[in-house]
Amino acid sequence: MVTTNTTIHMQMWRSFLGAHFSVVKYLERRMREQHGLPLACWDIMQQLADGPKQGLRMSELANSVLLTRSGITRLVDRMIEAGLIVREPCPGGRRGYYAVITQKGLDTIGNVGPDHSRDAWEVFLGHISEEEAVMLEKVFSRVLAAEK
Amino acid sequence: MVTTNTTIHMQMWRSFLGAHFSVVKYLERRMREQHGLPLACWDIMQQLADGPKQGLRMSELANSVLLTRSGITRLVDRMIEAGLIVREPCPGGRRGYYAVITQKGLDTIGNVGPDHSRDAWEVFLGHISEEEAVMLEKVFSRVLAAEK
DNA sequence: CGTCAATAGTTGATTTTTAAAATAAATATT
DNA sequence: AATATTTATTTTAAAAATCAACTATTGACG
Repeated sequence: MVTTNTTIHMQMWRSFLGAHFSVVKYLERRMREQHGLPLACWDIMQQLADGPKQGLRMSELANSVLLTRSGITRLVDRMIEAGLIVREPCPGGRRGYYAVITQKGLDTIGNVGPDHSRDAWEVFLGHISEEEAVMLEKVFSRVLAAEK
Repeated sequence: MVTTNTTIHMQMWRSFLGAHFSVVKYLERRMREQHGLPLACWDIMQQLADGPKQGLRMSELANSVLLTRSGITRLVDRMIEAGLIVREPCPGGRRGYYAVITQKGLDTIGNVGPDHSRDAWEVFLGHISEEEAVMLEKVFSRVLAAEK
């Protein structure tokens, strides 16, 4: 690990936080306006829909949404109430549950997805060139791989 | 705005969100463990200490912390209760207030700062080269400049 | 001036999140 | 097999955040 405390790094750190902040704030607002949905629901549904498995554990969800385990329990409760997902017992073991997306959830993704990705493009992705994207991807993956 | 929906961009988007998520989660946890302080307080105090003015408006704070106006009011209340800042009427106009950092707030920054920046370095900055940092800074500034 | 709208911030009621304790099943230990 | 440990999740009680309504100051325009 390099330890020279450069100004460039500090500037970058600030703009990184700032950019993430403003992008997420915008996307959150847009999704709420357009579909009355918090961004966290979108994250969860997208993972459920895209993932290889048909469902995800509560604990797996907690690792990808900025919520505690109990926060996830409640968010999932609300999403179930809204009919977007269901809770299913894990096959092969009575411990733990899968959150599984419903048809209504899939439909919602279909509705929300295009708007959301247009917004993300407009406010973030569209300002980044292909070469830059390649480099950013490399950097962020490296950070993720080193996770604490 | 470019509109070619490349896979690279989508991958980068995911790793960007993932990296930010895991870094912030880590830093939040560390700051709470080490100093019993939420990250938002740190953000606010740092801005107050670094900024050119001696204080910042409530509304200015709301723009830099992911909270609503009333959320800021309450966070500021708590920080005042903790003796980290004070509320002062804006000079030249009875409308609006400045949040101003106290000596105790400055001391707290002095204590928290080194730990926090070591952590940030360990989990994020240390994994990024000087050249990469330059490029990231450029990209994020561009995104910020185009803010909606 | 007097009214109407805009701006700055707070408050009350409700929702969401959290931390910590409780439950409950799988695993290890004796 | 009985007991303790770890793992996965939920529940309860308390803290924090939100929305909508409100107070108060400022500005604009007739």
